[in-house]
Amino acid sequence: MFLFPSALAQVADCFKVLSELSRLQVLCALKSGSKNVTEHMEATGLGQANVSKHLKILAQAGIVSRTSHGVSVYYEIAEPFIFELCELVGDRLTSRLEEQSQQLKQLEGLRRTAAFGLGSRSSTGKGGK
Amino acid sequence: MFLFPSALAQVADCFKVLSELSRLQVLCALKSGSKNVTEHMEATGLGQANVSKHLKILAQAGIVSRTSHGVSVYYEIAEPFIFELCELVGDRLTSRLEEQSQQLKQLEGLRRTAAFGLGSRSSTGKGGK
DNA sequence: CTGCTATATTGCTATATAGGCATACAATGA
DNA sequence: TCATTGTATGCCTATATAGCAATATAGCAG
Repeated sequence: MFLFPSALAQVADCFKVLSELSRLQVLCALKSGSKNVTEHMEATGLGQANVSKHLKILAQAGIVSRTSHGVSVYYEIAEPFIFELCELVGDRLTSRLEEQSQQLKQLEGLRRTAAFGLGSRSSTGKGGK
Repeated sequence: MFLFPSALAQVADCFKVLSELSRLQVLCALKSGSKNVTEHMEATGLGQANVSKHLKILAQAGIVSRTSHGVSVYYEIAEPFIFELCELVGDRLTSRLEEQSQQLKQLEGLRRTAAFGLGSRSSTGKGGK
C-alpha cells in the first residue's frame, strides 16, 4: 500500500461514502437494475428527501449515474466495483463470524471437559496450560 | 449482495472504521510491521492522544491486535484483508484517474480539431453533430 | 398557462466524532 | 516507595452529517 497522502485521503473518502447503511441499501436496490427515486423509496423504506440526498452523494462520487426520463429521474450503477467491494467485506465478516463461532464451540468443549475434569482430579492435572 | 439489514449495517461499520485518513495512515505504518504508540506517532505525525484513540478503535474492530511489552504497547495487524481492500480501492481510483485523463486528452483533441475546423467552413459543415 | 407529479434543495435538530489538552493509569528501575 | 516513561482516557470544541419538514424546481398533460 504505497499511496501518497492525498491518494490515501481519496481512499478514505471512498470508504466514507460507503459507511452509511442507508446508502448501502440504496446501492443494494440498484443491484437489480436502474430505479427512480420513488422506486428507491419503496425498496429501502427511506423518505424521499433522504433518498434524494443519498443518491446525490453517490452520483457526485461517480458511483451511480443519473438520467432524466420525463418527470422521473433514474439512477443506475456506474461503478460495479462497489458491489465487489461490499461482497468482499460481507464475505470476510461472515468468515470471521464462523471463526468466532468455531472458537466458541471449542470454548464450550473446554468448559465441558473442565466440568468433567472437576469430577476427577488426575485428568485435570494432565491438561497443563 | 444478498445481505440481511443487520449484516449490511456491519459492512457499513467496517467501511466507517476505514473512512478516516488518520486511521488509514496508522494502518499503513503497520504494513512494515508491529509498532508501539510512539513509533506510530513518528510514522504518521499524529499526536499521542490521537494515535491512541484511533488504535483503540482499530483494536475494537478486530483490525489490529494489542500486546503490552514493558512500558510499551505494540500494535500489529490482525486482519490483513484490510490491506487488500485498501489496495483494491486505491487501484480502482487510479484506474478512474487514468480513464478521466484519457477522456481529457480526447476532449483536448476535439478542441484542437474544432480550432482547425473554424478556419475552414466546409470542413466544419461535414462534422454533423 | 395551470395543475399535478416527481425530484432536488434548504434549513433545522440531533448525533457522532476528530483532534487536542490535561490527567489518569500502567510498567519499570532505583 | 518514588520518579520516570509510555499509554489510555475524559472533557471540550469544532465540524460533519443523517433524517426530516417545508419548499423550490423540473417535466408534462390538458
